[in-house]
Amino acid sequence: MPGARSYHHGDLRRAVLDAAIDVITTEGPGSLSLRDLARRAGVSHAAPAHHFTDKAGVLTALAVEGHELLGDAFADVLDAGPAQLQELGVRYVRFALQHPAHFEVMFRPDLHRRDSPELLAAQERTGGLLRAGVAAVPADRRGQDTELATIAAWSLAHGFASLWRGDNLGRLAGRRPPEEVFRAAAELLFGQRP
Amino acid sequence: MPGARSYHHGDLRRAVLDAAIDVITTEGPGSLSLRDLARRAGVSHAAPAHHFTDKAGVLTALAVEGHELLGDAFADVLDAGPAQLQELGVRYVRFALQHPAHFEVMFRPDLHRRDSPELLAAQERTGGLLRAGVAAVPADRRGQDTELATIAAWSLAHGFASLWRGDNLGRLAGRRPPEEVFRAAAELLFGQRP
DNA sequence: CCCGCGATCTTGGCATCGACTAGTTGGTGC
DNA sequence: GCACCAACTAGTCGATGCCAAGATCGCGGG
Repeated sequence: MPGARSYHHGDLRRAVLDAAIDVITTEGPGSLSLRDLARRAGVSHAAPAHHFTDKAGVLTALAVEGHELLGDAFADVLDAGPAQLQELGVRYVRFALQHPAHFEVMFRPDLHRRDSPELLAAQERTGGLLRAGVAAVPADRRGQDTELATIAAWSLAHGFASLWRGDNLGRLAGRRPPEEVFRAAAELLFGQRP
Repeated sequence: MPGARSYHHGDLRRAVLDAAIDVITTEGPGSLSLRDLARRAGVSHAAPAHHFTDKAGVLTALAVEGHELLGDAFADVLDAGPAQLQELGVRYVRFALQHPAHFEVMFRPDLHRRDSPELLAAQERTGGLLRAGVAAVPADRRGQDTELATIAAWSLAHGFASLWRGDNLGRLAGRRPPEEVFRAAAELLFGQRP
C-alpha cells in the first residue's frame, strides 16, 4: 500500500479520471486542462499523457466508463423483473443527473475519439440493452415498429435529461423532482389513454 | 460597399460570427479560437474583442441569434394556421440540423453567458412560443397538464435532434430522413391510439 | 545477489491561445 | 478644419497541449 510520496503514483489513471470528473462537473469540459489534472494528482504536467496519450484520450476513457455505468443500470432493471420501459427511462435520467460529467462527454463526439474500439463496444452494449428493453414491451403499448419506439423512448429520456441538466425545465416543472416529472411525462406519452 | 482593404472592416461583427459558425460546424466549439476568427476575418488578433469582449461574448451572441432563428420558425408555424404541435417539433429538428452551430451553443450554458439580458429575452420568447403551441392543442390529445405536455414535447424533439446530430440514431433509423422519422415518432406518442 | 529492461514519471522546450494595455487610424459631428 | 470616439493594431504575459529526452522505480532472469 504505497504512500503518496513514492516516485510512482500507484493509480494515476484513476486519479486523473476522478480529477477530470470533478472539473467537468463543476466547470464544464471546456475548462479541462491536462496540466491541471496533473497538478491535482500531484504529478508532473506530462505524466497523464503516458496513460491517456492526450486530452481526447482522457475524455474517451470517461465516455467508456459512462457507458459501462449506464449499461450496468440498464442491466439491473432488465434482470430484475418484467419489462418496465419507464423504469429504464428513469434510470437514464438518474444516471445523467448523478453522473453529469460522464453523461456530458458520452454524447459529445467532438470531445472524444469516436472510433475507439472500447468506446464502440461500450456504446454497442448500452444500445443493445435499450433496444431489448423496448422490445420486451407489449406491442399494443409501443406500436409495431420496435426501432421507432426505441428512438421515441430514447429521445424522450435523452431530451429530458439534457434539458433538465441545462436548467431549461425549471420554470415548467415547478418544484417537482426530476424523476417524478419524467415518470409523469413518460406515462403521458407511453401509457394508455382514457 | 467597402473593399476589404480599408482600416475599418465594415462589418467585423458579422464576419466573426460567420467564421465562428463555420468553425463550430466543422470542428466543434472546442477548437474555436478568437485569434483564428480574427485571421479568417483578415483583422488583427485583438480586434474581435472590441465587439464581443471575449470568447464567451461571441458564443453568447451566437446563442441569441440561434434563439431568434428558432423563434422565427416557431412564429411561422403558429401564424400559419391551426395548432400543429407536430409541425412545431419538425421545425425544431430541422433547425437543429440546419443550424448545428447555433443549436450546439444554445444549449451549452458552460459556453456562453447565461445571465446575458439579450439571451434571457431570446430564451423567454422561444419558450413562450413553444408553450403557446402546446396550449393550443386540444386537451384530449395532450392531457390536462399543459406544462407537463410542453416538457414531454420539448424533450422528445430536443432528444431526437441531439441524438441524431451525434449520429446515435443511424442504425435505428435506417436510411429514412430525419424529419420523416421524427414525424413518425411524434405520431406514435402524441397521436391517437387505435 | 545484481543487473538490465520496460513501465512510470520528470524536465525542458515550442507554438498557440486568451486576455490585457497602450497606441494608431479614420469617420462623424460640430 | 478640428476634436472626439469607435474601430482596429501591436506588444506582452501567463497558461496550455504536445513532443523529446532524461531520471527513477521495480520486477524477473542469470
